[in-house]
Amino acid sequence: MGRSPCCEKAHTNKGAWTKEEDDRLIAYIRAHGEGCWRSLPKAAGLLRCGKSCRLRWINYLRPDLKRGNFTEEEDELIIKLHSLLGNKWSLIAGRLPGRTDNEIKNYWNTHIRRKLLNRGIDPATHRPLSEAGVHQDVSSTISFNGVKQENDKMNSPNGFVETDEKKIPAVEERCPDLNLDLRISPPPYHQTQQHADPFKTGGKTLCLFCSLGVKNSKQCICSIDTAASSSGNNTNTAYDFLGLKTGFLDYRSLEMK
DNA sequence: AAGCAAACCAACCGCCCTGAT
DNA sequence: AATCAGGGCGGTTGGTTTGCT
Repeated sequence: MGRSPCCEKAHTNKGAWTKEEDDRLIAYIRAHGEGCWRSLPKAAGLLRCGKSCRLRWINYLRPDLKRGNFTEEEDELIIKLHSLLGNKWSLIAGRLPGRTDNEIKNYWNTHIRRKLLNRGIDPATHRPLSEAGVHQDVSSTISFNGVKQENDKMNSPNGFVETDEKKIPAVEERCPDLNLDLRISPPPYHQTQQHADPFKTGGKTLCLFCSLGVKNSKQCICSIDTAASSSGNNTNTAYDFLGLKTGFLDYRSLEMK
């Protein structure tokens, strides 16, 4: 059972957009807003696939787009975010106002990859190239890929790595060569009270807001998380700490130092 | 000036996720 | 629970531009 095509390909234009097509698309979206991409081409009088319209708008025509060269600050931010998120271009783009995922992806592949290679850093792992061949294990970078999470959990069930001396965040351990200013640390009292599970206090799991000491936050989901924990579904990792597993935290709201 | 290669980037493709029914 | 439509995403392609010989 195949999926119906998103449009009638036989009657759609492909390739570069003309000025007239751009104008039609802009005018239609200004009048009717974004959304319903499938029906948009017909309504706007465009012989284009709906997906093509969406892409053109998002990547090129949107008025809030920032055109022009990336700044050095943006470069470094992209590198940091990529080290954390991997090829999650849309997530990275969410941290760079006016930039699109496609733009960042292209920029990464054409500029930053080479920049890192010139620095002797493997762009895939963010480790020195000399180490890249040696440490090709799956935990060398942070990923939200499910398989990798499972490996991560096996290596560090609570998002921490056990050493002879102390417990330290697994994130830091895996990227010793990175100064990840983006990293968010839970308040110290967790580590003193609950070494076994730094995201619980007194057997209760805390959400990000509570763990940051934000009392009575509207966004507090401790009760939800607690229920999940009690059902044997407690997998509090550093990834969960960021709120991405439960989805309660919009990572776009994370503040960079 | 011509030819070629590398770099760049807009656009496409196919898959996945989510919400509605 | 199954199916479908719509939207979103990452990977890839291919046309254009730039730089070098």
